[in-house]
Amino acid sequence: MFDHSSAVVAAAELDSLVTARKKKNKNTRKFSDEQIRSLEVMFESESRIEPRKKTQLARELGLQPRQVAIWFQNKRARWKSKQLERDYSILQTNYNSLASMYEALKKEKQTLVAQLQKLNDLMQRPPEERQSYGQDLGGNSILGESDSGDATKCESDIKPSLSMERSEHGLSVRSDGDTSTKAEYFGLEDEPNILNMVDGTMASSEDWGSLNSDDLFDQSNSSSHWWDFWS
DNA sequence: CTACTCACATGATTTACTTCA
DNA sequence: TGTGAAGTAAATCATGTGAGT
Repeated sequence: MFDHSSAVVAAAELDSLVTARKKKNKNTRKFSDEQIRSLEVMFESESRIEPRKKTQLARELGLQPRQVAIWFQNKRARWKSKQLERDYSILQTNYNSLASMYEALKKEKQTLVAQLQKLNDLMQRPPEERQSYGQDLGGNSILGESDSGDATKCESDIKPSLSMERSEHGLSVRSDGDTSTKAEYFGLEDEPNILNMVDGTMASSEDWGSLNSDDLFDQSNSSSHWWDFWS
């Protein structure tokens, strides 16, 4: 059944293997500050040390070339994982920023849709009624007035402050907070289609596709240095 | 102050893979 | 085209060290 003697032998072999390995590692000593400094300086200039420089540096520091090679291997691996953490953090920050921008824009869009709906209603009325409606409003644009409820409490500072202009081409909406005119042409003959432009879907995927993914890493500190590792 | 545990840093090893002569 | 040496990345091990209890 169970062979005790061979089990004991196997355990002993394993034990001696472990002991041998421990002995090997027993010689491991932390490198001196000076050695580390020199290695770091070399690593700054090149993450992969040339064989010639490796031998030279090893001699200067009183180390085996093999130790220098191992130090560079470990350094590359650990630097890379740190860099991954940094990049993850940057991505997370950028994602959060984009998400809040998205929410703010969504709310702004909701406000604009509501305003557009009011304008449509207004345009459906006969001219006389339109005029009196305008007087009822005291000459103030209906645009810019806020809906009740929390929906208009944007976290960002985006405050729709718009005015309406009627021209022979149609209706345009201008943002006062911006010197440029963000005008949209609304064909009045096509009133039923007006809302199609803002039918509840956010930007199309193509719009988002115009985002440059490189920008997500555009944080000055992201040196090109580390990309070398991927090549 | 001492002993203990735990997390972390670091030097070294192993393994699988790639490159090049 | 097959082959062996050399180098590398990735995973892992072994040990030292400092902080907390």
